[in-house]
Amino acid sequence: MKDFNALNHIFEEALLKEINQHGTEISFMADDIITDYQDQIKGVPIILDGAIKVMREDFNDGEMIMYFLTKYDTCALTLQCCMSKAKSEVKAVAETNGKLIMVPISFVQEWMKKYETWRNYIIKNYDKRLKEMLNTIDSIAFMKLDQRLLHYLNEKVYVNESKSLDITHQKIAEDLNTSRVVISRLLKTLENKGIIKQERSIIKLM
DNA sequence: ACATTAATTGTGT
DNA sequence: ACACAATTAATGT
Repeated sequence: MKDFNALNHIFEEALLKEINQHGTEISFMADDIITDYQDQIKGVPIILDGAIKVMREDFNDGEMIMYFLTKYDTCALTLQCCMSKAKSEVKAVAETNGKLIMVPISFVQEWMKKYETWRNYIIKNYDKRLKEMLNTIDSIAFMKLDQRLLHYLNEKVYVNESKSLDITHQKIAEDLNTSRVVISRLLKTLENKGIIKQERSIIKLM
């Protein structure tokens, strides 16, 4: 059997066996597009390693980050799409290199009936995603951009497991759907406050 | 090693 | 938001 170590604690034997049998292990590299808008959903991913950024596209041209998926997460929206056989409403881009298991839709539904641990896993993930969404909504609706930026940076530190972020002001602006100049200015003030340090294409959280 | 270009960041209006 | 200056990295000769 493959190395699903940590999954052993979550799922029972029989289910692990089925995952092993029917799931496809897929490796991805940073910046790979995992799922694009309008893509037909083929299965539900379980992240084994690395992180994935889930984005939402706006009516005109803006894109914005919704949340990150990390180890042992699955994507609630994908589930939702599966059930209704809909096309993807979001774009998923690899944040880091990593691995995931893709489980075909048919099994996802079957396992809901067969395995208690699977149901729990799915429900817990729904819960987690919803909470993150609320956070994100709060940060858009109520927080000033500087707080939102900090929130973003902290999330990024968490999913990359590094205090040193390799990213340009432009990329950040795209993720937050704002302009580069604004980000540059905010980062400058954060730097002056000693919250971060900057080098070219690098931001270090203190 | 040097010049040229492109990419990234800083600042003023 | 826009324009431009300043700085740094990448590439070719």
